[in-house]
Amino acid sequence: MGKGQETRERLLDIAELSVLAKGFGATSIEEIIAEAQITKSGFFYHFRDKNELARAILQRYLDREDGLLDELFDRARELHDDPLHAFLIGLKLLAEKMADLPNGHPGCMVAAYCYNERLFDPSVRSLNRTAVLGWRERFVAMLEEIAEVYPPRDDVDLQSVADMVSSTVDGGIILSKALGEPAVLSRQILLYRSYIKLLFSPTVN
Amino acid sequence: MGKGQETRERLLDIAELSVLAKGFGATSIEEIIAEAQITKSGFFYHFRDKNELARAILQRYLDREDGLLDELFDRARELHDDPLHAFLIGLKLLAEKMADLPNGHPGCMVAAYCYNERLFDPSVRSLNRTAVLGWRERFVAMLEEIAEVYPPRDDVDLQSVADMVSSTVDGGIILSKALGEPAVLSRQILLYRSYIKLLFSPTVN
DNA sequence: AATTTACTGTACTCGAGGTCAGGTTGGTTT
DNA sequence: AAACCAACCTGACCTCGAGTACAGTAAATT
Repeated sequence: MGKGQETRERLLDIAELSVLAKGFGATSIEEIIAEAQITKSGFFYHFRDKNELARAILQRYLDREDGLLDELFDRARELHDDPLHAFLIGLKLLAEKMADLPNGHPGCMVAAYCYNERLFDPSVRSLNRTAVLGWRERFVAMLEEIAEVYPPRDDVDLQSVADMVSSTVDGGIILSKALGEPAVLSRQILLYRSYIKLLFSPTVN
Repeated sequence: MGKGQETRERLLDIAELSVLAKGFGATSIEEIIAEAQITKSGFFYHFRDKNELARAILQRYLDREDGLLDELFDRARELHDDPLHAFLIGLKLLAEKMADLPNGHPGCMVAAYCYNERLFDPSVRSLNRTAVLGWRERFVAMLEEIAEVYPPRDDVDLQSVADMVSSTVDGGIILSKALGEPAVLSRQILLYRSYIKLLFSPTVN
């Protein structure tokens, strides 16, 4: 990574945390450059304007998140061949990952952007939307594979059950943040896991 | 309601929508007073500073929300005597209420404030926390009553199951907003309902 | 008549996003 | 070795709107 890339990443790191803590509108370039020890012109060398910063933050966040999900659910699939059990293992791994964050989850960028919607140009909004659709697709595929083997015990729409992963994580993050109890997030994920178990298990003990 | 109260409410209405759409930091007093057709000094007659506006918005939001929940779950209890069925009816009513919003849910103020945390003084943050604890208490009471009659079919922590109501709503709102699909929210609530059904129903068909 | 309520008008400061012209560094060509 | 050039910045500057202060005032209430 060249020196330029390094600076750019540093700016993104600082901006990302600020956006999650105060919102995009309240995140000032002034404050970013102060922390990054760079001048304003240096900043504008890396990002044409604030909206380009927004896009870069979100893009990087989404790439990392996708990478994490790939890693966890690929690993889960290695650990168990059955689609249901693999999914349950993946959720457990996810819950553990979330529980391991020392200061709690810093926040979901998708959620932060939803509550700053009006500040962004259409390209950013569409990026956000596409990301959530991607997660929907990812989990719907897993659920369909499960449903083929284990018929669901309630009449549910698998697409919504897939959305429920994102919903649970985003909702859990908010509760964790609001309560100041980081553990809440992983507990919510485990409850989703409990639902999946009840929904697909052929015999419930 | 006197003329002063009316103006105050109008200011809160405008500010509330803006906060949900752009975040508190990006919500400018200038823009609020332009829409409210009042001068800046008029605004500061009603609110000492921006933080007092924040507190007033949140307080009013929480009061309304509590009122809504009271209404729905009291009504549900009127419709059915059994605690489980009453809860399921309440959730159905909630899902219907959320589905009835013409332009989708405008957003949860608690969530918006979480992603603007650093902008508020401790009193506002504590107000937010207390609200979520209140919801936890409300639903934990219902769940305990249910669990006495219907032993849960999975080993879960009722407090977390109670939190899951808030988590589901907040998560659902985010997905709805991100996707531009208002229907997603009520579907998520119905999935939570499905979980409750599976978790407590003595015989699952 | 006095007081309170509900504002208006004016003025001030500061930080915000953004521009532009220039400068330094390290590598590449001639 | 000199010349060049692209990457990576710095410094000075500009404009605008934001939050705030405060003195004044018209109308309603007491």
